[in-house]
Amino acid sequence: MGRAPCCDKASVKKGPWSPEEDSKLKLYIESHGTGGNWIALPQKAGLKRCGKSCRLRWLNYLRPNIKHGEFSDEEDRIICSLFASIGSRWSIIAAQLPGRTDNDIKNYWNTKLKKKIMAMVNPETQRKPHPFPSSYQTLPLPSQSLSSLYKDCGSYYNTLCKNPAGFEYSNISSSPANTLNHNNTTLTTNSSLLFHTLEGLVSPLPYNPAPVKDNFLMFGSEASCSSSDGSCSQISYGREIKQEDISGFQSYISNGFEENPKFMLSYGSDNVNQWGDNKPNGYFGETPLEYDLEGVKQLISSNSEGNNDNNMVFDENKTLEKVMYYYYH
DNA sequence: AACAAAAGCAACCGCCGGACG
DNA sequence: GCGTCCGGCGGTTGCTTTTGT
Repeated sequence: MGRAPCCDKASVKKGPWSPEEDSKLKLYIESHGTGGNWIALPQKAGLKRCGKSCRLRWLNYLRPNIKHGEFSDEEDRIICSLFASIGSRWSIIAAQLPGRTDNDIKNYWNTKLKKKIMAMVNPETQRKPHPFPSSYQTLPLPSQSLSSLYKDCGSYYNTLCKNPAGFEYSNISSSPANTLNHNNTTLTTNSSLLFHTLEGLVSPLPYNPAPVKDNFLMFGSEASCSSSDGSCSQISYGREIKQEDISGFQSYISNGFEENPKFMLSYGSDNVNQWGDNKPNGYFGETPLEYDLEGVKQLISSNSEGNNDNNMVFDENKTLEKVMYYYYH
């Protein structure tokens, strides 16, 4: 048996709000407040609406100081940077942009900003050029060759980033996002690196290189993953890890980084909190297993047997939602 | 001018987690 | 400890507007 609905859907009005409804809701909240109970509010305000609908209407449209209209380049930059750091946590991103709502930012990202980034990464997919944030315009376009992506990423590391991991720290003291903070420090990306990160994040391109600090490289799909001790903050996009990820990663390592890398393989459950279960060594998730490159390849091939799409499989459900590779010294 | 396709955006849905009894 | 309620959130839907042919 499912959860009881929050309101009687038959007697509740749906769809766009009329100006009369807006003014009723606004007047009521301005004079009485929300009363800490959105469910009871519509009846008190004389509205035939679901409480959730009232809340959404107020938060996204009626409350004071809501900013509508074009997003500035600076707002673009903040959204991109935070998306690269924390993924689609729109409420946290919205908290960094006064006057903007999570819904606004989400819509903006899905309809415009993502396409801007895509156009930068892969301009041939666009029929016409798009205006980009000015901060991005001088950056060279990354290679379109998938096999060289990691190499490119490595060269970006070497030439454009301030430290080998490609990240720098900046203070965002007002950030309410505790998960992002580490001693009042918030992980932010170098914008040139962001390109590559976002390529993996937002595009259908197969690679998802997501460099994080301390020379970790992570793949996988845990969009919520970020360690509370700041040892790792990751972004990623839900998909399975494919063999080409590993070969790409291998190329990246051999061309842009160090020889004889080692990996730590970890896979977790659907319980996001498990990823926050920090280990004494600073890693998190299930107890990591150590592999060299050959070991990783063997693991892939063994797990690919009987699996037509060559994806790694670790469980009976043929899903690999929470797998990550760590590259470390 | 008419139509179709694409883009934009407000609103809905359903899941999750915290608060509380 | 358990169940229920409610707010918050992210993903998705579907209507409206804009753009292209």
